[in-house]
Amino acid sequence: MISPIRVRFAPSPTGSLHVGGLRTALYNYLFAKRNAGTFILRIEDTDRDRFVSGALEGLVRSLEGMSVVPDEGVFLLDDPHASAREASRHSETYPGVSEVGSHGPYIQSERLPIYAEYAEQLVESKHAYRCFCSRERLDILREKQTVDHEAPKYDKLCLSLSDEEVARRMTAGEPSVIRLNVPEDRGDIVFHDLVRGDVRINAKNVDDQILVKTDGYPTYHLASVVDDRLMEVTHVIRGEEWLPSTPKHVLLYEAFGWDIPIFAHLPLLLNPDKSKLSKRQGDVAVEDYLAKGYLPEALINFVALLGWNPGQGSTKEIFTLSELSDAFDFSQVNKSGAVFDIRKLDWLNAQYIKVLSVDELTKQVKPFLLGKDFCIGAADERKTDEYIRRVVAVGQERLTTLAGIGDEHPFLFVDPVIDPALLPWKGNTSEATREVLGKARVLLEGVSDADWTRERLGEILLEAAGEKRGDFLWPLRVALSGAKQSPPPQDIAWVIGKDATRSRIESALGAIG
RNA sequence: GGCCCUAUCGUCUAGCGGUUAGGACACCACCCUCUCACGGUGGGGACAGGAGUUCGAUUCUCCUUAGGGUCACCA
Repeated sequence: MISPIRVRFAPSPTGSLHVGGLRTALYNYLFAKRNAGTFILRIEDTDRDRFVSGALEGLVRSLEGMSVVPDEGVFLLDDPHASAREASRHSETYPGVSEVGSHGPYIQSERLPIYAEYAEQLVESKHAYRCFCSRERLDILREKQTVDHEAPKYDKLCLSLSDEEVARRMTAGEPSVIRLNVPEDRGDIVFHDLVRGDVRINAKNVDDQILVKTDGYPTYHLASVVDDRLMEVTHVIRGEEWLPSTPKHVLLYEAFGWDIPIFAHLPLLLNPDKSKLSKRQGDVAVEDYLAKGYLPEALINFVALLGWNPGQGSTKEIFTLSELSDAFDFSQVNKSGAVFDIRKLDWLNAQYIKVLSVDELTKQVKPFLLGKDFCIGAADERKTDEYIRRVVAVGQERLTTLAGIGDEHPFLFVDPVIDPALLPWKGNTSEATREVLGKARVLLEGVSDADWTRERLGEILLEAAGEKRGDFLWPLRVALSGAKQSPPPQDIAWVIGKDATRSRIESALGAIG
């Protein structure tokens, strides 16, 4: 009987959710779903110096917004998913969150006594030891090792301290840390990785990692190993940057006499220059992409494909979350890093926007419009929705992001400035242009309210244009949009209405002079 | 620098000894068309290099090279 699969995403609340973090969370989630396992959200806040107020709540909210919802662990207090699972405990230090599950607390700063107990156990069994070395000595040591082209690591000086000496200095109040005692004759440490196969590192290259800091807080290494054990985590799925410290974790499991979980180190997400994805060139926070008008579904889809593919010769590119969890498998996870190419995200986002209903897109796009200077917010709600609905109907197929609806079609909201030089079609004279616009003005003036629909306006204008469509449609389109590129004139006229259409044509006529 | 990981079109990737090396994004051309976008059709574009193993290597092994990660009382 194989024990049920349990995985966790364990972010540090030091900022907003990074797209790399999103991908790690997603793969954990997908793996859990695929295998009827449990996805845990744990918070690793053992560094008091890096605490950022509100970051934890933001992190959890971002995950929620992406529909990557945990089965167990930390939830937002107002999250319906949590109440559905009967949230049991409120955090004292984080008033905005609660917890679900029987393996808590799920916030490491609330588990301090647990780590202290296990650290002490390690010291007693000689797998760890007290170290009183000052940072100055450590710096000097490291500097010398660097100059000598040696691997920078602790020289085990304090390992030789007698128990009495340690006790004396402890009671004297001297600050100390607890270090892992890496056995020098241990030889190769080998562990299996679902993505990379067997990974082998010699113990002599492993440093005596600090397990407990001067302030009594555990470091990541101790805390995550203890928690993964206590929370019965079966698979540790995390970023490749953790690969070099995995031997330390293996040593810890061995020291405690615990079974070692299965590891899966995910390939890194990269900048265009192939370095680890970072803020500098482009956005890295999930909320930044949301703010720009990328849909959560598109972002999930995109990020899932960075390092994983459906295999079996499949050419499928568009995946819903549940399709992903049906198809996900580590045998199709890549080993090499993947460049985050925003252009493919753009394409995916456009695909998702294209299949949205007009009603749904209207709803989604509204917040992006209301943030603009456009004059649409003041009108009464029903009328505004109706207007946006028309804008959306016309703009949907050429949209890349939700924010683009306003940015790329300002003329659907405000009167454009007309450049008279743009008005004539292919070398036509101003006279001819004036004549065409005059004709259009009369024609449109005669269109009844009942006929002022997208379809009818199209029919009417096309009929009026006759054979030489460009002669007629181009000047009219420019008069209505002020732009070289825009939706067809009948669409713009339909959106802005008869009055605005009339006044824009008159402005254009005036601009010709 | 030590250690570790990685290596197929510009990018994401399929491939799991024998393929005209496939798809997607991007790019280019043409079609559609008043413009742009959408859509359609077509095109250019890759196995880093060198040794092996093998009848046969993109695929297996080793070396080189290149890129990346990591060496904190951060995670």
